[in-house]
Amino acid sequence: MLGAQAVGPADGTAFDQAGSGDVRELDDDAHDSAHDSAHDSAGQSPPGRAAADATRKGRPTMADVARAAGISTALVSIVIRGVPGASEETRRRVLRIADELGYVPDQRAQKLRRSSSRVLGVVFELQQPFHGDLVEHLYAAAARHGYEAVISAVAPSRAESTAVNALLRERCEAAILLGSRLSDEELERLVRRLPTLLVARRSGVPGVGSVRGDDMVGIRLAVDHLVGLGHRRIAHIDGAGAPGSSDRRLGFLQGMTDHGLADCADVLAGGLTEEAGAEGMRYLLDRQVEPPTAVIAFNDRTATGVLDVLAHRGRAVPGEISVVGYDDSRLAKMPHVQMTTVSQDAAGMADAAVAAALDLIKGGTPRETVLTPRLVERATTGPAPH
Amino acid sequence: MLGAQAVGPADGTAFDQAGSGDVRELDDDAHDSAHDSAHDSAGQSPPGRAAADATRKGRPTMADVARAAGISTALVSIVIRGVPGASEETRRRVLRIADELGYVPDQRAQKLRRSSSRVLGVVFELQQPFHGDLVEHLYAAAARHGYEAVISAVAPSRAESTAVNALLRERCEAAILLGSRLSDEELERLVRRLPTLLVARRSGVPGVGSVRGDDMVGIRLAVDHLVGLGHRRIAHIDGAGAPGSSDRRLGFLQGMTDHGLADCADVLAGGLTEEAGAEGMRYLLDRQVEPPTAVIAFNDRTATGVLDVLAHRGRAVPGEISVVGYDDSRLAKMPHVQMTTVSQDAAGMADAAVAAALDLIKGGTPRETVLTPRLVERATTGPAPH
DNA sequence: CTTCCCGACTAGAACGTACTAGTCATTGGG
DNA sequence: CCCAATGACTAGTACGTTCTAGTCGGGAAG
Repeated sequence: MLGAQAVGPADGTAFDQAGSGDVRELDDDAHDSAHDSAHDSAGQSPPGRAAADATRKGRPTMADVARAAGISTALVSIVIRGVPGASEETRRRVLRIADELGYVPDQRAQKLRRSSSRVLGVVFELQQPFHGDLVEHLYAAAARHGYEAVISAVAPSRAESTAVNALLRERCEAAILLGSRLSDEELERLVRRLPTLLVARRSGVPGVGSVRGDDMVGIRLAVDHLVGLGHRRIAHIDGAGAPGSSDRRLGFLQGMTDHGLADCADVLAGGLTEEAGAEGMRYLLDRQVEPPTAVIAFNDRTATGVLDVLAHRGRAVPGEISVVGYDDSRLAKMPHVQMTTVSQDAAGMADAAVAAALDLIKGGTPRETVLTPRLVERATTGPAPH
Repeated sequence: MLGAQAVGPADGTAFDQAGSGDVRELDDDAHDSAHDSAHDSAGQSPPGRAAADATRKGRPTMADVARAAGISTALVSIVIRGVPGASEETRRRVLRIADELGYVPDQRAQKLRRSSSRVLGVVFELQQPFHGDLVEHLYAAAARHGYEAVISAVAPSRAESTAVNALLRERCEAAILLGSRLSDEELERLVRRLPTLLVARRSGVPGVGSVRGDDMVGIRLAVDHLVGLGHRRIAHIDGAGAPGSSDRRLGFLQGMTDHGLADCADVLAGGLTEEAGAEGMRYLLDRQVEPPTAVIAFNDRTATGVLDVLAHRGRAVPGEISVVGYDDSRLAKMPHVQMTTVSQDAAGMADAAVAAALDLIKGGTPRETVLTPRLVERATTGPAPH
């Protein structure tokens, strides 16, 4: 499905000797064997020392390779990049020498020189499984377009603005923010410096693009599914102030209303964590005269908390209560969980995000791409009881 | 506990105008006030256009600032870096102009120029909560030493060698690998190019440092704890081939033997995922004549799978079965889980890792730092039944 | 024998910053 | 009244690449 990037022409375990890893595919065999023999013959110092030596004062540069090969740096550059302009013989020789010397192209200099850095910045949240899925696909999607993804994490002790600043200094060509919580003013400041793309969040700021699932539709899929199973009393544990939560809340209420179930709809303040879901579910079980027969959680993490509480209370899922998550992240797919959830299609979203970002870089007008989510029926939903 | 980096001298919401954010601390007040006023007065074009303009052909450079201020780039450099050598008046003026122009120092050029890039590379696994914890603390620890952490993720579709290559090209000064699965040969190749530090894994390769918890001791803490609570039949669901798993397996068996319970010890092949734990627990419940009264899982994720199965089967925890995890990651701390676990102290480990990496960079001899883990008693362990 | 082209190669100028070694006033001590 | 010291500033080089505009030889076409 994604191929092409992870296992390169080499054997997949070797580290780059030279080149960007995706350009050359010429002569890795000769190259590798040359390396091994060189390895033995070059060793006049024990491995411990060798390591220290290589690291001591700067790593070998193109000039070192050129000198060793008795040619110009320009020619070395040609060989390393794998572009035409060098004879087959020279090419082989340079590659061998580069390997012997342990030369690795300096990305800082490459990026500085190349007009475009070919780098996309990605800001994500460290502990959100769905973000993990997205990041993984973003790496692949970027690589497919010849771009590199550099990631910068947000965590309780690392503010989003800190993460963004790191990317800004990195001189990436665009920023892709996953589920960003930046204010409109902050986004305005940012987009003035860098093409900016929001993922899984609606953009209120002109100039800022957005790729997101249709949250209203997504929640309605869940509502329709549950109503179709005979459920009437359905609760929604929402995402508090998180991006997308108001859409989902609205979609839920509208969906219920359209089914004539406005009175049976219940919305609880939740959050993005397991604990928020657990708290919400506990409240529903303990404080309500008649608990709902189905719960739609803001996301899979929240739903996991809901499921935990139900399991501990001995409530059968889906026998007594059905549960629907959102995102179709790793959590929902786990074999012992099998959560019914609304899929945001991480791979498709990543593709769309990279495409949109590249369009922004090329000067395209910022657009809002809305993907249609899809319901994934698994084992946590079933017919309403009695 | 970590301070100093997340909430900087600025208001925490603004993006960097200039400076590396951690070197200067001289005149941030003047800087900021100048900044605000500049912000209002500079707007002669609408935000939409401004964005396009700023991005069109390269961002402003030091030379642009220098030209606008009628001074040399060298002086601008002095001001931006906050080093002595410019008058207070010039300093203020340059800072204001830099802000107006939206100047952000180019990290590529900075790193290229500075002999040391002041960057630590970190390779982590996207979907491991404990890695998430470590990364968060590594950011902070690196910042405390004036270093920047750049992270590169490993995922099912992104091999560890790919992640490492990305860092190699980034020219970081050292690589910190979390729970690496690289083979000894691969590590040997790597350490020849870059000081390398393993976290949460024993290093078998000379030249490669390591910071890890004492896994034998950690598991014995768990065993002692459970035996002290009267448990005799204890199972260990291990980490299959994961780093540390053989130590933990050994520690478990040795601990049980020392308590004269060698016959009651049971080791199951597990893994690092919830599913591995669930499968192991299901096996213990279904296939064994007398299931154990306590389970020690390889890590918190594995333990989570165990707990899920127990909850679904209606087995009381810790009433019937006690469960111990490992890592004290986010999963163990969740209020509705309250898992008893062996803490690896992510913060301490991150500190030690950064310190060790910096030592390696300075040419120190690679060492193995072993931290003593600590048992965190929470709600998933209790006295053995009857 | 020219002329032209083509492949293999090179010189040298960027890229944006940091930093060394200055210059040029001004001050202050002798 | 000169010399050294100080503060504010600048020229110019280096960092390791990429890339433009070549040079140089030699074979094919005229």
